[in-house]
Amino acid sequence: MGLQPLEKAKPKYKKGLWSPEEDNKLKTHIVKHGHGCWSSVPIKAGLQRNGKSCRLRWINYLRPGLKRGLFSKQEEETILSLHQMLGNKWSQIAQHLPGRTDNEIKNYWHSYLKKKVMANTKEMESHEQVHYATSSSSETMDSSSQAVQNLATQGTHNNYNFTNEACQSSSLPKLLFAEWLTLDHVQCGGSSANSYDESLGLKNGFDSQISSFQESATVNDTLSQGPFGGDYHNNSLIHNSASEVYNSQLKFGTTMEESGFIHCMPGVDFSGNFNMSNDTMYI
DNA sequence: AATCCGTCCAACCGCCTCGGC
DNA sequence: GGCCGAGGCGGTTGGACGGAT
Repeated sequence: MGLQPLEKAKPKYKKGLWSPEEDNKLKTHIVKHGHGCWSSVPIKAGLQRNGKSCRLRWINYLRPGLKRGLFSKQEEETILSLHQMLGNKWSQIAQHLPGRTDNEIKNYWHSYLKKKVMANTKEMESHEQVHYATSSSSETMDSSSQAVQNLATQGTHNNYNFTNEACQSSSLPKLLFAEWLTLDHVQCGGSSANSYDESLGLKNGFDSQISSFQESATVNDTLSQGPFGGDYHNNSLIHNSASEVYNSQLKFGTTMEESGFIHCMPGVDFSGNFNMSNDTMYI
């Protein structure tokens, strides 16, 4: 009975919802040191959680640049179209929706879009039955094909060429700063950035830090004049081709560099670490 | 006012892949 | 080549919440 001598003592991890204190600890730790090895994060941050839990919490909730709140019509259509192409590859779909997490998209699909698609399919089926009853034609496509075609048509209306550019963009390098600074955080003095927080009565520290970050003149100038100042506000991933967005991101990086913004923290790895202090975000 | 029920979403779980040893 | 740990992903669960009865 009891523990075998060689048996590893499994640490008792806390489960369930995260408290604001835990969020703060995790946030502070990652902001200061980056996440590095996730399994060591809870130890260093003084949390009773496992690394996976920390990672998930960061990715799905604490990470800067997350766009919260309702999905736009365009985002919805993007998900529908990509789901037709990729299936339940939520992480890949999420790559095409800046500021959205795979978990969020998955939840949205299961709670709303799936039903919508099924309803559409049923409607198609009933139409089809009527069609069969009134026509002897055997050229009617099956309902699922019809649904696919419908969605494809919707996709075309979005001027989004999924068959080429979306696929190509899946091989794009990971989003850099743009991944953090999605339109909500880029908008200058816009109300949408805080609408979610306000509507939910939330105002977590990080977002307020981000808000302060937005208010930084240098950044504001950079962002409002940069490639994200215009179309990106309206989800340029949909309006523009993926390659354009990719170029925008590169241009954005250049602009940031030109403005001296990046030079705030020379030598810091742009892809992984960042630091925030005194209401200013350094990369 | 109470409780029932459906929905939403944060978080967990298990599996897979990859890299280091 | 096998083992192990870490990271990533998709499926699922459970609790909070709001509307209906």
